[in-house]
Amino acid sequence: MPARDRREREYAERHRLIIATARRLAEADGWAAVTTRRLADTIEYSQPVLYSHFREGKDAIVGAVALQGFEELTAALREAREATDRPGTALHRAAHAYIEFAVANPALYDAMFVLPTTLRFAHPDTPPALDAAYRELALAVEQVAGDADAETLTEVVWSALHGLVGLQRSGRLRPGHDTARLDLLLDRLASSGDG
Amino acid sequence: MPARDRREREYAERHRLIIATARRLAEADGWAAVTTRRLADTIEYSQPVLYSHFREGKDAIVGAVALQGFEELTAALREAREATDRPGTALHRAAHAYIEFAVANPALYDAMFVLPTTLRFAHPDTPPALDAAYRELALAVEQVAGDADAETLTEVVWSALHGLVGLQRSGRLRPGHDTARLDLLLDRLASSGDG
DNA sequence: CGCTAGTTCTAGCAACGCTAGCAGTCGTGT
DNA sequence: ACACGACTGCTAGCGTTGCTAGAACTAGCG
Repeated sequence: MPARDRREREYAERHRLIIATARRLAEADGWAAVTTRRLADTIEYSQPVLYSHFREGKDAIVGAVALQGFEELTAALREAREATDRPGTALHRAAHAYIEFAVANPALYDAMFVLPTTLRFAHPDTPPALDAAYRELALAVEQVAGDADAETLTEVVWSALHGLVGLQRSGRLRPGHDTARLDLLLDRLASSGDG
Repeated sequence: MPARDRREREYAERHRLIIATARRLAEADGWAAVTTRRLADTIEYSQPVLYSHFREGKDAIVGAVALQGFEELTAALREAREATDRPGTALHRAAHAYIEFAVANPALYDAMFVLPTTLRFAHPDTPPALDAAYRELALAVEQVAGDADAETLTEVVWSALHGLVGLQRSGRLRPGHDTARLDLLLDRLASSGDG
């Protein structure tokens, strides 16, 4: 059935187009400017087409973009890990990679962590990409866990990085001190003694 | 002019009523359920009245609620500081007070840190309440700064707490480990050596 | 008592997410 | 080869959103 194959290809292609366009519009003008009408216009289809791809509506589109974000974040963290030469610098590299990712893709980061999406965490049908990024970070954290629980520390590190990104981006922290904050954070989080 | 005095009193009273009602509705059903129509209905006035009080519209109302939140957060942190008996526990108490405040007032916290408001940070007309909360936290952080820059460390602590709140509330962290995470965070942030 | 100034309401706009139902197209069975 | 049936994408419209213009009403003053 070559005809159906072609249609399926076209459908999949349009699916990617919707996600890519939503992301591009969001990155250009913010998520508030990504309306279903504008998105439909940009891909040169009518609004209802979006709902044939994403039955749950706009939130599902945001979720699809977020999923892409988790995959890219995972890749960025993995790259940072593989580029680690000296032992003990893994967390440092991972943390910088995380912050750089968030700064370079603000709308993508919003889709992943701020906006309401249909993505479910800690759920049977949780996409693996969501856990993958976490596990990459965990690999870097393990090296500095000491006698602390590695999983708890990973969550702490993740939270701290997430908080830095959030406050930094909303202008609630002094500009120009980004690396100073990150380095201080890492210095303290990597130390297991009380000295 | 007793008539004008009365009118001014009534205006101020209604101003407070709008803010209190917006906050109550948000805390009950979330900010998405706080529409200008519902808010106007609840205070038993028409929609345009809201705009005579908040010319900049709904975001300004959210901002007014957020301002109240900063005042209350400042009070909570001050209370925690004044209740500190043993030296060295100030940060611990402050951090717990911060988290408890965020958990107890989720909608208020959203108004302060998540939702778009008309509040300006690091601006000439920044309301003092925004800095006050920060300074209260700084007082607790100072004690554990060691040779690190106290201001940078305060921002780091604030970010970490904010990140914990954010990820925790969106269900991205394991439930039931809240205090374990906070204690581990504080343990590490309060240690200035590299042990 | 009538004028004026200020206040509040009714009514409506544009834009939002979303959907019902109609055309048009394409593949299939006879 | 042709008519049927399923499917795809569109037009049009619903209910709701934040916000506003202009009418209607109220209250104070001469």
